[in-house]
Amino acid sequence: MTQVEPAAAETKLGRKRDHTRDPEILAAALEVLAETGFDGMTIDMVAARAKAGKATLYRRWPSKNELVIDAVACMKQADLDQSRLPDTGTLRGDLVAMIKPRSIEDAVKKMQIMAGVMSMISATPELADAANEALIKPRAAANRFLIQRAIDRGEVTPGCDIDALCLVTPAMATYRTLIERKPVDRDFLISLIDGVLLPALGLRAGDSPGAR
Amino acid sequence: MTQVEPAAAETKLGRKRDHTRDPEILAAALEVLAETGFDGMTIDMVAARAKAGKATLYRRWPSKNELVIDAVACMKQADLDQSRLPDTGTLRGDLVAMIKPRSIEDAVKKMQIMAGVMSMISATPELADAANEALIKPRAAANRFLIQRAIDRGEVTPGCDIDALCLVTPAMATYRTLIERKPVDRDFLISLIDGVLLPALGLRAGDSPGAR
DNA sequence: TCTATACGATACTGTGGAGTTCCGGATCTT
DNA sequence: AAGATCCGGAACTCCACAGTATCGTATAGA
Repeated sequence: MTQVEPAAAETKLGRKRDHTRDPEILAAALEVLAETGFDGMTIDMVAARAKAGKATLYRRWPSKNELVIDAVACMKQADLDQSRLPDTGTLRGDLVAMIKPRSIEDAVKKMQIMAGVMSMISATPELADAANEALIKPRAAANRFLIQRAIDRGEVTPGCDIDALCLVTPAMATYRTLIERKPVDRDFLISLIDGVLLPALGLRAGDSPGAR
Repeated sequence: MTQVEPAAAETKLGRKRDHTRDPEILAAALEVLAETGFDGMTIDMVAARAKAGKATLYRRWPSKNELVIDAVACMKQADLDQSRLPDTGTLRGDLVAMIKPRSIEDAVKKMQIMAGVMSMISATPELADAANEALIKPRAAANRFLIQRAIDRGEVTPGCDIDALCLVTPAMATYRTLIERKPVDRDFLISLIDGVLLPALGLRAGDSPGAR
């Protein structure tokens, strides 16, 4: 259970013992998933990508479905740690500070995975939950935290619908990627912040100017 | 082109001539699509549902993909006619008036189809466009129209980000259906209107009270 | 060095479904 | 009435892929 224990050392050829190859296999599965989608993905692809034998996959997971569910669930990781969120003093500053190239890249890959997994989602509630937990909720939780802090410091008046508002960004980004097939870039995110989120919270984009 | 012209009369057994059976087949395809998704859907299912022969489908569409694209595209219909939108005098009144059981039902089916089509969407841009045009844009256009009218009548200050705001409802509803798997019911829509849309436009839910 | 174990590679099987072909019957045309 | 046309039904082919079984090899332990 503890990840520290060196249960299996690497060997000359890079192979490992026990089920230590699981991470590589799951990572390979996620890559293939993002590239080809669930239906286009074959077990052989995953095995080849992970430089593993197909039999090895079936020794560990009973079916393709289980493998995919596991792979998606394992994305949750230490994703967005609240203690590591920006703290600029203003809500807009915090929200904008969260837009980093690295963050956008991650989000794009997440959305590709979400797209690839969509077909299966309608028939597999477990997967829907796994995807939601791993791909969307972390970001929503971060938004919730930032908004709540803005309320606590008096920047935003309480009583707003946090539950709905913290989902605006993830939901709109999902829609933009999956259906509109447009990039979720910095400009788009800024326009969401300034055009939807902040106005809904009674704030304006510019700090002082009531311009326009 | 004109739908009035009785290009082919019904015969004893309910069969028709030419390609007049297309509508039934497309409708059957949409049903199966909503129920089983693109991957679960087989041509035989569609043929059986439409009481048609599989060969008949292939006489008309070269492949399963083309059939699905066509079916989705044909949903656009006279969906939300601007001249038939509610006009209650207030934006909130209009938005709430658009929530009708019939409308929700439609939206649910649309979302099921969207879910069923998702897997294919990532690999087929044409289908993404068709789905967007038929399932999302009509609603966004209605929202845009209502908001613009509110601006014109002075209820809402111009300069708001209409493009983003009119997509909030469809995007959030899509997310809620596809990933959260929760129902898009009246309460949810109202909370979106009062918790996101109207606040973002500088309006409050209550008509007069500046409470809180 | 010898044995046991886990793995990678590969060949194999089984099956579901896309797409094709054929036929018999019903309708329309003249 | 007799061809011509279209359709529904069903049988068929073909293939991709899930899942299995086998074998050679490399590692770990003794």
